[in-house]
Amino acid sequence: MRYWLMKSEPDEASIDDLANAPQRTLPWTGVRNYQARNFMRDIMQIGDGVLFYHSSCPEPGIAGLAQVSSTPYPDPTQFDSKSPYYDAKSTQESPRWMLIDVVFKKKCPLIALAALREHDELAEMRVLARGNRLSITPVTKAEWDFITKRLM
DNA sequence: GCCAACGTTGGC
DNA sequence: GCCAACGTTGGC
Repeated sequence: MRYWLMKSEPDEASIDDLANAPQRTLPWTGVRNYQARNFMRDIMQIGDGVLFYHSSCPEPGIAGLAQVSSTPYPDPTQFDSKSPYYDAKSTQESPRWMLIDVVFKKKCPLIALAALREHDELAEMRVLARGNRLSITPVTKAEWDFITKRLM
């Protein structure tokens, strides 16, 4: 059982979109970074905890909790020539991009990025590291416990 | 809109 | 394999 922080632009998929999706589940489409893909393909498992983070928006921060709810499978958007995530170099036989599904757990009052930075307990969080751009980052159990028990 | 940071591309 | 150029991310 591991813990993760996953960034989503709320314009594309917000915590409310996840809560209102069929089965409260969405496929995590559009990741086009190998390190993030490898997390989904190789390490993430059903039941892993997810901090759902809103990025590139007026109020960036943690907006709720979710869980990994599928094993890895090919991201369908890579085969869709009309999708912004289309990848002409990927094939059905050997898909380049894999994803997992995420299921809604709960929404919380936004824990702003600035608020996260105020806590020494979270100083080592990957998402807070200078220059971090990775859209999926591992979260330690201590960080998870602090955020879910003390900040929610 | 700016810009720092980082990943990817492609010429050599 | 190096590395400069370029594109993207994402907070501010």
